[in-house]
Amino acid sequence: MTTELAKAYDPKDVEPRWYQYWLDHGVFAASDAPGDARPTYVLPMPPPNVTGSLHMGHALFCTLEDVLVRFHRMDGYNTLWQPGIDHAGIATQTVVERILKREGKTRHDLGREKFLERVWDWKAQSGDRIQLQQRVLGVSADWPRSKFTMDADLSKAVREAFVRLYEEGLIYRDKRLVYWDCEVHTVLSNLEVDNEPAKGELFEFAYEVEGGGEIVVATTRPETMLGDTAVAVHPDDPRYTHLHGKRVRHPFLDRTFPIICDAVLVDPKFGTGAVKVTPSHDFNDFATGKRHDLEFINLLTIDGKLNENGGPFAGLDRFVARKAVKKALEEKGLTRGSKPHDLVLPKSQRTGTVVEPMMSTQWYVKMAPLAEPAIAAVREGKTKIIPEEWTKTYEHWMTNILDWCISRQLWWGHRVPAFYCADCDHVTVTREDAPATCGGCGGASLRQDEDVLDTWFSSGLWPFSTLGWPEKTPALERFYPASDLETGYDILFFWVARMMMMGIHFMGEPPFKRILLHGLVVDETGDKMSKVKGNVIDPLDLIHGATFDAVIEKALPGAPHDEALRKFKKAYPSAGQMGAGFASYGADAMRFTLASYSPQAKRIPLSPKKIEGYRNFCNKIWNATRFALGYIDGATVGATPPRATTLANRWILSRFAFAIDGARTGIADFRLDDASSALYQFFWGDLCDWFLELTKPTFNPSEALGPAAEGQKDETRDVLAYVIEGALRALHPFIPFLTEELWHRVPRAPGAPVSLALASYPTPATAPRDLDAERDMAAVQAVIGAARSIRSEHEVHPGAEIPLVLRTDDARVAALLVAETRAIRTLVKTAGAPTIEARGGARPHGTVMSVAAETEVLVALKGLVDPAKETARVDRELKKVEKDVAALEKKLALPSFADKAPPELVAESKAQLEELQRKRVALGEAQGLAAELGEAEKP
RNA sequence: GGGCGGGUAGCUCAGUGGUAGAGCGCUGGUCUUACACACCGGUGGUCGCAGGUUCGAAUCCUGUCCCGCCUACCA
Repeated sequence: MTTELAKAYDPKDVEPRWYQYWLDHGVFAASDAPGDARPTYVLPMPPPNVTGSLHMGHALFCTLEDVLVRFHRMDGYNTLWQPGIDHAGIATQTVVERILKREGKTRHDLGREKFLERVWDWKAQSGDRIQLQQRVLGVSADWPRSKFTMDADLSKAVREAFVRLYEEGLIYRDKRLVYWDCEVHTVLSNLEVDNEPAKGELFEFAYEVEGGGEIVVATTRPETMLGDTAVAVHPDDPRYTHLHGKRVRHPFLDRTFPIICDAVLVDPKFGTGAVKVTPSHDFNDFATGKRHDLEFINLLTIDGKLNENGGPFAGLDRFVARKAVKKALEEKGLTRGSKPHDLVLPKSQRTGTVVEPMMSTQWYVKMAPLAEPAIAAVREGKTKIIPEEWTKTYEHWMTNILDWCISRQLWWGHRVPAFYCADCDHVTVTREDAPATCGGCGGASLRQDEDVLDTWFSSGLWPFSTLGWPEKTPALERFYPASDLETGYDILFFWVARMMMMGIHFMGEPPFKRILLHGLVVDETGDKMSKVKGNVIDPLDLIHGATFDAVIEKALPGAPHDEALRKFKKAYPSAGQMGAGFASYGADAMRFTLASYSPQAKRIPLSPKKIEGYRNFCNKIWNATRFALGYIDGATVGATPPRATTLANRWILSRFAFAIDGARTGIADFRLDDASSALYQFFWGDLCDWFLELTKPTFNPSEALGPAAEGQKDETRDVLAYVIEGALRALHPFIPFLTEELWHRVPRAPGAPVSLALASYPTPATAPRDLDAERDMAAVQAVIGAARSIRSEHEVHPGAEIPLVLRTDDARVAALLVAETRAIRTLVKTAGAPTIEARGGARPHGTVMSVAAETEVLVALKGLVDPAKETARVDRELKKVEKDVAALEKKLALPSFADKAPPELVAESKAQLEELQRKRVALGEAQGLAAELGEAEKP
C-alpha cells in the first residue's frame, strides 16, 4: 500500500474495507481438526432475539466479547466465538401477530400450521438483520457455525433434554396458581413478571353474617369477591371472637362460606383485620385455601373476562367487572368506604399487561436437585463469577429457587413432546415426532400437548446444543466446556443460571470456567434507555453519523420536533455542545469507548462526548503512524526488540513493556477499562507527546550531525518502527479496523500473517522494562516541564527561543542533562544549547527560577518578565512544597511512625523530605529573584 | 419488609492501608512542516456525615443520612 494517508482520519474510508477481507481469509474460524494442538478459547455469544435490531446493549457485549476473542486469537488460542439467534417465543409471536392484525387477521384465522409458516417467512426476511449489523461493529464470530434455537438439530437437543428430565422425574405436570398474561393468553414464569408500584385504592365492603351482623373486608381487586370462599380473621383478635365458626352469605351468588381463623394470612393491625380469601386468584389465599381445605373457584377466562362463575357479571372484562361489582355493592348498601393505597402490580415483562394469578395445569422443572450442583460449582471455584460481588446474588437466588414453569400457551417454539391418550390417562413423553401407540394402554388415538416450551429452556442448552449435543461431535469434544460466558447481569438468572444447571446435568461439568457480567447501558444522566423517555440511541448513528433530527426521529417517533429534541438533549447533556448532530465517529471509537467503562459499574452512562474523545484518539493513532511512515520506510522489524542505546529509545521500549503488561493484565482480569487505558496512555501520553517529539531532532537535526548521531538515527528508526507496529498489534482487539488498515502500511516482521487479526499479541518478551531509563527520562521530563512552565506563565511566544541555564550538584544528573541537551533544547525551544553547570553561580538580573529533579532551572527573560506574575508563580510553587514538607515533617516527628512503619518507608520519607527542603531553599531564592525584578522595574 | 451496590474535581467515573487520579469541562497561550479531532501551560477535591481500629484510612469496622438496583403475598 503506497497511497498517502489523509491528514485527518475518516473511519468511513477505512472501516468498510476490512470486514470482507477478514471473511475472505477465514480469520474468524475455529478449528476442530484433530491435529490442531493449540489450547482453546471458547465464548458462546448470547444469541440476540430474532426480532431484535442492534441496540446499545448489543454494541456493548459485542465489543467486550470481541476484545476477549480477538485477544485470545492473537495470543495463539484456537478460538471459537459461537454466534447464533434466539427464537424468542413471545416476542416473535407478538410481532407476527401484529403484522397479521394489519391484514385484519388473527393467528386463529390461519391455524397453527399456516401461522408457523408465516413466522418462518418473517424470520427468513429479517432474522439475520442483526448479524449483519454486528459485522459493522467488527464482531469476529465464527459465522458459518451460527445457530438458531429453532434449527432442527437444536430442536432435537431440546426434545432430548425434555425427555431425559422427564424420565428422571425432574419434569412434571401440575395444577397450581400461575401468572397469566391475558393478552397473549399464556402462562409466564415468575421471572417474566415485573412488580411495579402503583397508586390504587383499598376498597372496603361488608359480608352479611348468617345469623345476623356483618364483617367488613378490604380489597384492591373488588371483582375477586366473586371467587371468595372464606373470610379470615386472626384467631387472637378479640373483635371477631364472636364470629368464629360462623358463615357469611355471598351478596350476588347463591352460596355461603366460612369465617376461618388464620394467623399466617391475617395481620390484625392492617385494614379491618378481616381478609377475604380468593384461593384461585391470589397466592396467599391459595396457600390459605390449601391449609383450610377451602373451595377453589376459578373466575377468569384465558383472555381475562369473568367466566360463568361470575354469576351476573359473567362475560365482563376484569376491569369492567371491577367497576360493576363496586356499583352493585353500593346498590346493596354494602360498601364501607375506600382509601388511597399504594400497591404493587404484577405486569408482564413483554406485553406490559397486568397479569392475573390463575389456576392452571402446566409443566414444571424441579429446580432444587439441579440448582445444588450449580451452587457447588461456583462455591468450589469451578466456575468463577466476575465481578465477584454477583456471587452472593447468584447463591441467594439459587438457594431460594422455585420450580420452573416451562410450558407456554404459544405456537411459536418447541412443542412439548408429550402425548395424551384418548383411552387412558397415561402421558407418553417421547423423542419421536408422532408415536403410534400409547405407552400405557397401547391405544392408537394420541393427541400431542398443544403447548410449547419457554424460550429459555432451549437457551439453557446453548453451550452444548450448538456444538451438536446429544451427538458426540468433535466440536462438542473440543469446545465444551467454554472458557468464558460474557453477558449482562440482568439475565444472570434467566439464562446463565439455567445454563449452569443444564450444563452440569447433561454434560457432567459446568459449561464455563468464568462468568463475566457487565452493566446496563443507560443515558448520560443514568436513566434507562426507553422509547417513552426518548433517550434511545442507535449505535449505528454514532458509527455512521446522524443529524439530531434523524436521531430524535428514531428516539421519539411521531413526537413534536422541539419536544423530542429537548428530551434528547436533556438525556445527553454533552450532545448540547455537538452542533447539529453526531459525526461519523466510527465503530473503532465506539468500541474503545464501551471498553473504557469499568465492568463493575451497574450502569454505563453513554456519553457522546466520550465517543468523540476516542474518535480523536483514533485520529491520533492515524497521524502518529502517518508521521512515522515518513521515517521508518525500510526499517527492520523483528520478533525481538531492536538495539536501543539512547535514553529515548530505551525509555519508549520500557514504557511499551509497561503498557503491554497493563493490557494483558486488564484483559485477563476482565478489566478492559484498565487495559484500554494502559494502551491509551502509552500511545498518547508516552509515544506521541514525548517519543515522537524526541525523534524529531534526530530525524531532522537543525545542524549537521556527527557519525555517532547518524547511528542513533538508524537505531531510532528501528525502534520507532518496532514500537508503532507493536502498538498496532496491542490495540487491535479494541480498534480492529484502523489498526488493520495501518498495519498493512508499516514495516512488519518477516513471515507476518495476512491479517493483523492473526498476528501475535505482544508478550512480555516484546520489550524490556528499563527502570533506569524511566527514572532518567522522568528527570529530563521534569526539567523540560519546569522550563515550559516558566515560558507559558510569562507568555513567551511559543515560537520564541529562550536562554536556559540548568544548575545541579548531582554529577549523575548533570551528565544526564548534558547527554540530553538536544532533547531539552528542542522541547523547551532554547536559544542555543542550554548551559549546564554547578549550583551557586551568580544570577543575572531578569532571571527567573524553578526547581525540578534536584536541578535549578533558570531562564533569563531580559525584562520580558512581569514581576507580579513571577512572584505569584513562585509563591504558588513554594506553597505546594511547604504543604508537603509540613505533612512529611509531621509524620516523621511521630516516634510511633519511626517505630512501627516499615523501615523502607521511613527512609523514603526522609529522603523525600530532604529533597523537598532543598527545593524549598531554592524556591526561597527564586522568590528573592522575583523581588529583585520588581525593584529593577522601578527607575 | 429483605438483599445488594453506590455517594471521590463543575460532569462522568477509576482508585481495597502509606502525602488524591483520568477523560471531558473551565481557563491562558499557540494554526511550532503527524495531528486545531491538535500542541504547551494553568485552575479545580477537608474522598456524604459522625465515631472507631491503626504509626498511618478515600481504602478496614460501627453508626447515620441520601441515591440506585434486585427481591417480597400486607388484603
